[in-house]
Amino acid sequence: MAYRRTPQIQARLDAQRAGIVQAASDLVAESGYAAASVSRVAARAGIAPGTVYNHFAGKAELLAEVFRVVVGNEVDAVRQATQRAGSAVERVVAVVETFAGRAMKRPRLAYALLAEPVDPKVDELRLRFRRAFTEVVADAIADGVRSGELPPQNAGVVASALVGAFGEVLVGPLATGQADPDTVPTAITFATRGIGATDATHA
Amino acid sequence: MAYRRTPQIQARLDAQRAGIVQAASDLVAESGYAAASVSRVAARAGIAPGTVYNHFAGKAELLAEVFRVVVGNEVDAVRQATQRAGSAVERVVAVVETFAGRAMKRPRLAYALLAEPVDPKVDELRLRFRRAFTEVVADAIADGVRSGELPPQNAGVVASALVGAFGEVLVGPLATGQADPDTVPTAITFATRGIGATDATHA
DNA sequence: GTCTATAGTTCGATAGAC
DNA sequence: GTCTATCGAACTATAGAC
Repeated sequence: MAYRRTPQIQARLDAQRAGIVQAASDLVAESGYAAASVSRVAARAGIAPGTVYNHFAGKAELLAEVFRVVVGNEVDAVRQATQRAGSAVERVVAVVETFAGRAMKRPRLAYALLAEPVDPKVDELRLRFRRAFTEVVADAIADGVRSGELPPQNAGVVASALVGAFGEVLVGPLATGQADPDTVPTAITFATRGIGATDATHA
Repeated sequence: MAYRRTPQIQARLDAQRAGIVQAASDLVAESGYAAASVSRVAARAGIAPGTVYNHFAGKAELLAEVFRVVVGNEVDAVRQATQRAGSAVERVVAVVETFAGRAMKRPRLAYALLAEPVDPKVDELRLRFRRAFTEVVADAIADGVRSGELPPQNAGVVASALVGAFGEVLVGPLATGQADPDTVPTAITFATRGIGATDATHA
């Protein structure tokens, strides 16, 4: 063996891999999955196209990794937002505001992650991460029911309804880039009413 | 010209094409898109695999056509259900019950159409047909607001929220085949409350 | 990482329609 | 007699197993 993978080499490879994912994320954030060709990703990462395949079995694997990393951060952000909030209603509102607020800051990226037709592997991840979001919301609903703040209801079903609603509400504005200014307030009112909160008005 | 496409031939070709779509639909309804290989579709339609390519440019085109035909029927069914109903609330309830009821009768098919990871071309159609469902619901909401039955709200945004909610609520049960018996009632209560109907109780 | 199996697609030959 | 639709085996690529 003339070559051993020393810690230094390993660190460089890890950094290279992270650079590839970052370059691909940036391209997706700018122009969607369609713009994230292997050659463009490689060019932005400062490497040769073939080097991408040292880290990923193919383009689909790379895009799946981008999805995992970016959406994983979104799930964390939403989870943390619910932990800062108090009542169940506040927690659900925090989910919408956090989710929508972050999406609107990088609309092209959000559209790509939420809806852009890409690859069955990414579809698979969409399903999985939707379940992760749903669990966060379901916890809030279940707590609210336990405390008596919300009427009795099937927390899992209602949580999936809310997650589906939030996602679908954002797809339109994100696709066109034209966000009706009362999209988020409407979603909040809808969600608040839907879970049976006693006061559904918003100044 | 020694050969012209006569009406008889054309009719036979049309029937053959329809037979291919039907065979593919049946396979998807039984075991999902994964079971709809070109050779199996051809076998069920009683033709050779190559003949499929006289009608469709490729497998993706065939699956897209299956989606168009089947989901087109679903949109029609939901639209007709809303036309039979009276008030806005009844129309929204009719959407859930029709949509969910038909889905539960052919759960494997419904899952395939709603969520099964397949091909970007089908993803594209999912987005398009979701907009069609949303328009039906938005009409009901807008009418309800106009008549004073519902509080003022952005009908388009609320309709997309409802469509997203209904779809997401069904994905779980359809994927597992285990439908929690109060899934649909929960969805109805959620939807009724969400649109601000005054009476959200259900016996 | 290699190998095998399977699935999508192509294409020359054949049969049948005009 | 010419043209077209169909067949089905061969090719190619991809994916899963070891």
